[in-house]
Amino acid sequence: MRDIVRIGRSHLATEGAAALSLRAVARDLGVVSSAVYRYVGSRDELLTLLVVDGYDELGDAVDAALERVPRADHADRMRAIGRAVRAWALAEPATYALLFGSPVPGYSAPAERTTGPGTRVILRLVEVWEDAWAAGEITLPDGSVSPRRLSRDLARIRRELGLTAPDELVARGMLAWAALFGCVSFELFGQYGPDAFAEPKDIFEHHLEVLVAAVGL
Amino acid sequence: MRDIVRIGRSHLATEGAAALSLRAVARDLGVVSSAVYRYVGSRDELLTLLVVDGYDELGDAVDAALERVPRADHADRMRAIGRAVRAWALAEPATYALLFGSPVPGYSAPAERTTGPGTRVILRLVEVWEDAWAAGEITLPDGSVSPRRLSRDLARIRRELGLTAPDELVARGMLAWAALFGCVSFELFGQYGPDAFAEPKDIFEHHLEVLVAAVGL
DNA sequence: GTGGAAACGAGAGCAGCGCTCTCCCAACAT
DNA sequence: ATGTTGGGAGAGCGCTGCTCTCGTTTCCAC
Repeated sequence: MRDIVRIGRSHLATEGAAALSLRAVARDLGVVSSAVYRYVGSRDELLTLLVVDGYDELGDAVDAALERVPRADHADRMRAIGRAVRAWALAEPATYALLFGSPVPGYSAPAERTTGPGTRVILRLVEVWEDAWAAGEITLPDGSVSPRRLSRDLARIRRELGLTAPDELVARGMLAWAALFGCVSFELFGQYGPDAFAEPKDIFEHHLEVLVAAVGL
Repeated sequence: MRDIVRIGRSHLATEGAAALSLRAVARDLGVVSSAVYRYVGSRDELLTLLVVDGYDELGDAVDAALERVPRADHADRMRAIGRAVRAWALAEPATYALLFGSPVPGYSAPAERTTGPGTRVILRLVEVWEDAWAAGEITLPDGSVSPRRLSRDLARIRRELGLTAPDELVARGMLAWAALFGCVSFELFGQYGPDAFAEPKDIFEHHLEVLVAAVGL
């Protein structure tokens, strides 16, 4: 069982998500394909296991990075999260693609099993921003966001997460979040063009600074 | 031949990229599978055709949107591009996923056939920013970007595209570009969480404004 | 100890897939 | 009339996900 996930991960890393074959996993396990079905039920369920596994590993990577940054240095904490996401994505491109790339056709991860581990990164980010806001270190134009419909949605999100940060920060946080993953995806999937940057880390660091500033830090 | 691409597109829309089957296309075409191989050579080649097709359609959508905005209104031109990308992505989610999602395993689009149409959107964006810069409507902190290594890369990009805009604008433009697609991908692939927003267009508009400001417009 | 239940792997099999090969046939050129 | 070419048909190979049956092993209650 553990072995199935382990071998599945190695296949994911070497072959990619859609090429992940239950039969091949069984072969590597030295067992016939039907035996694997005792444990996983279907290829989609194996994918779900790998998705949860991936989210957890990414969450662990982010947590580990945060432990090395003083709690009061909010900007650096945000940078650490960004760098951890990028580093993990570069280390596990296939798993990253499974989590944040286009969904595998015909497969949609069951929300009840993936939303928990899947929200660890954004929750950490929200935590950083909320801390910074409480410490008075965020400078943003005040005034409520428009339209009111959006303001209502943001208020609900604030309430669900127990935040005191204002609408504008929540909204900009979501942008920073999406932008962060956009940058990582562009770099990883080669959208910048081949060899656009000798050292992609440089442009990422630049982008990270702009995003830190965009949330008022 | 044309029919193959047409049916391929409809399968892409209904079944998704990895479920795209040459045999199924042949069936819909009322022909045996081997007959299709006279025209496309392989499934990957069909994917390439669809990729080029998709880039072209997205490029057309962006161009059409730009035609309705006065050339001098640079901020609105940037907004129009963003909205056109989002609208097209929502209209053609499967094709968008094929172009900007995780790569289909074992398949990588041949650069020589996709880089041309694949760069239409970013070229349009660059055009807008360059125009705005030339018109003196961009306000950015001056000073060169660091490290020098990044500055060199950006200088090369500026030269290749014949730009007069400074490093900082080029770098921020790339961020805005990646962020735009990050936002669209997050919305399309449901990363925001289910039903986070009653009207996703609202948050997108907010993000778009932040990005317009981020490039100094 | 023994009998039954549960767990587990093997193997065959079905339908679908990408892709290749051979064959056949019609249209066209010489 | 003959040869060349283009294009579809069909069989076939090995792969896939998945299901079914069957035999074996293990373990637990009595």
